[in-house]
Amino acid sequence: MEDFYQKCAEHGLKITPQRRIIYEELMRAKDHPTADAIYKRVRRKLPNISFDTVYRTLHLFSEIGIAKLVEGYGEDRRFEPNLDQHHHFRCLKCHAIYDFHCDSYDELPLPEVVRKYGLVVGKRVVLEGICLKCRK
Amino acid sequence: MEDFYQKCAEHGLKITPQRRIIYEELMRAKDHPTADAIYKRVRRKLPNISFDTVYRTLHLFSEIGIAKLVEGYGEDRRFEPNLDQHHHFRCLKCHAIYDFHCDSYDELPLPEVVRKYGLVVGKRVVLEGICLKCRK
DNA sequence: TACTATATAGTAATCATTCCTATTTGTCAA
DNA sequence: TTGACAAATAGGAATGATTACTATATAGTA
Repeated sequence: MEDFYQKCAEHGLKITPQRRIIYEELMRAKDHPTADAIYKRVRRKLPNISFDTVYRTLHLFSEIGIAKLVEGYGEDRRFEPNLDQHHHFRCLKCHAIYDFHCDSYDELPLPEVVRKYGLVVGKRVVLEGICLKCRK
Repeated sequence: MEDFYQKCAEHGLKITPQRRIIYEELMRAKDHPTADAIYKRVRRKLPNISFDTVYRTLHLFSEIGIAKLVEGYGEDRRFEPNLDQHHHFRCLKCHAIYDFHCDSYDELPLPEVVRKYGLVVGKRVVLEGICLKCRK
């Protein structure tokens, strides 16, 4: 919650109940939710909130660096609150995403060849497969 | 082109001019094109082709394994013809994607922890940053 | 407390994606 | 080679996520 107040101040953003509650709800989430999923959860506390506010606010959060947009294959956009360096296992069948940590992945050296493309600011290993539930 | 005929046969799919030309156009592409981009290129040869056919066909190709859907952040879906093991550098500004090869990335061992999530069938390192063009 | 720029609610517009149906075509067997 | 049929296509319509718009409300500040 400190991050939230600090980043908002940094970017000159007002603290509104909507933003506070959307932030809380995203932080609580463990399922890489879509804007619509967060909207449904937030409405329990703010029944009059509009979808547009939730949608804009999540994207705003990802712009100021208190949330992240998760890579996907063109399904609905998903967000995650986890800003730590971590990696993803994605189920090709049910589209579930599981976070995992792996020190050796974190420390991967950048190959020489990427220098000619640009400056790297982020790195993630994405493993794809079939999750245990879907294997049955 | 051999792959195309073989995979179609394997899956009981008919060879149509549309499919052949969409396949050729995708193979030629070096820019991870969207369905719409391929549609525009294919129309030069088949002016009456419908967008739906291009769209469906590209997804079909990715299902039978002669094309791949590229991971993204919710922009339009993009396809690539490159089936070799490779990795991506993505520009956060202009959304360009560059392929690169890296043996040490290819050989990354799977961490013990992913066993509890499922069976891994694919692996990719995604580097994000700002490409040279956008740095100016 | 009053002011002002910012944010929100509610709704409308946009655009990629998907679905539907009549027609056409590739494939295979006679 | 021809005929029959399942599969594929064109064209357009429906869907659904995303984005834009505007009048009203509110947070932050003097």
